[in-house]
Amino acid sequence: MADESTVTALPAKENFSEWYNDVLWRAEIMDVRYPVKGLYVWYPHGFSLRRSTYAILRELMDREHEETLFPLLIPEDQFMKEAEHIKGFEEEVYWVTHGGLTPLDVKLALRPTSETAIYPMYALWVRSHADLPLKLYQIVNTFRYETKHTRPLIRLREITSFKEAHTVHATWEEAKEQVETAISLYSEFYDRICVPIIFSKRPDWDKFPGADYTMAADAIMPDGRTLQVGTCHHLGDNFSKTFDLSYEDENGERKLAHQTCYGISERCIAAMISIHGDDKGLVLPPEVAPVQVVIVPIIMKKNAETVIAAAKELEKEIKAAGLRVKIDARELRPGAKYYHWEMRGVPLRIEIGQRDIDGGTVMAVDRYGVKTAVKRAEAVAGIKSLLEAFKAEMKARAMTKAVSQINTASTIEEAKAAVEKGVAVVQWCGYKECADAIEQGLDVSVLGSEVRSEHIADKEGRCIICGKPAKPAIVARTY
RNA sequence: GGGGUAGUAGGGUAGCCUGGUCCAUCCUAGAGCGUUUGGGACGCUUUGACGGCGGUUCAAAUCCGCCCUACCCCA
Repeated sequence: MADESTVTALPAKENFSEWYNDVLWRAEIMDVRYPVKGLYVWYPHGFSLRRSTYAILRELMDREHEETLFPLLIPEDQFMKEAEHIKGFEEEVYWVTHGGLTPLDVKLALRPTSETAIYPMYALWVRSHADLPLKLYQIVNTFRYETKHTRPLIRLREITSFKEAHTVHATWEEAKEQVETAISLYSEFYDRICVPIIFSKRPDWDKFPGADYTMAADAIMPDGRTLQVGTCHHLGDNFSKTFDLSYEDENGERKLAHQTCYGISERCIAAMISIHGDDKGLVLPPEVAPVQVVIVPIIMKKNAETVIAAAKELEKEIKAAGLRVKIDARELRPGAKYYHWEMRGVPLRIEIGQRDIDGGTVMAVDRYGVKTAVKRAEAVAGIKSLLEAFKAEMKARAMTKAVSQINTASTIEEAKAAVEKGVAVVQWCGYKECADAIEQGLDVSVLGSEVRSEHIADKEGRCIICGKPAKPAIVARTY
């Protein structure tokens, strides 16, 4: 389908941009050749990765949310109700203006996000305090007319995998608690896919249009730029005012509800691919890898049947244990198969040949190249524990890398050096003038304050610009 | 937002300046046959492309215009 050249290597990961583009099609994640800018095609292999990754998200959300599905089209009058919100999106909305040849009386927006689709319905659904809290989520596509460079999985005109949750609460405090819950759910999600993230509170001018405040998760990419991979918004009663979303409390009084919304898109997969991948291709956490174990039979002409039979028997056992396993019995040299599956990020390869059959073992090789001989009789248990260990190793490597990319800076010069590697931690007073001064000429953004990271100490100091009392903020070049 | 460069088989390229020798080069991939197989095998046979529309010309991959797309640089 997208058979990678068997001779040419991937561009080295140091050339991150080239590496990223190449690995996406060679590992059969996305095909970028669809003839509309900013829209890309998921290969089945990529889609399978998406599906297992989103299965984790669903599992986490399902603990206390219900899944739902709202329409893609939003009538113009409804979309235009919330002033702040419109201002934030007006430049990037796609409009449906015709039904066939007939102009529509009311234009229809392709959702850039679903607040204005969902909240009018919420207003109908919520009548009393007994209906609260309401916590729903959906996984949908959204559209934004991006004008800057589009990139597969990172900057899209059609986001194909937007998991958005929308909650309604009685009080502002309860909504705040929900934002904290969202943060912990997302932290758990990124921990499961071994991607270190940093949560911080976005500056006021960067919050979601219509929100009281926004907490966002950033991952650090290999080139040191950060990718925003999740957002949690406290909407206060801003939208409930607009959409008349109110409830009757215990005393029979009508009160405005308070809301939150939080989302994650396929950028989570971009981060996972980018942070773990290496010069040979993808490295995937076992839990989400489309193929978790590949069996490569070492076939000689004379013993082909014996070896294939042994491989099939092993496959049956591994499959029965609930793992995604595949035999590669193609007419290729074994080495070619190793490269093939390494490109696709298979965590564990099992080699089985005459030597193994005779010795009652199989050879297991993980994606980092670590070889372990496993007794054939204990193959399944051995494989499971190797996959566990592999996941732990992935997490450890990603964490070590992330820590090396986070550096504290007490002067602008130090900040300049720090953002070359990744995130600079600086003291910032919270005022826009000082943020502007930090950003000026550095091609960086002040991502946020109230930083949540075990690697960033929450100690007060003096603003790096004005010297007033300040707290740590994170600064980086961004995607 | 401004500027630049480029679009040739599935992927990567030569040819373009100086129109004809191009029913288009090479590598890779795909198909077929045979020999191979513990880290990217080899031989033979074979399939497959000038981004789109228009113009100039006896003749266009090549020159001109517009459109679409991609990449790079600057703000």
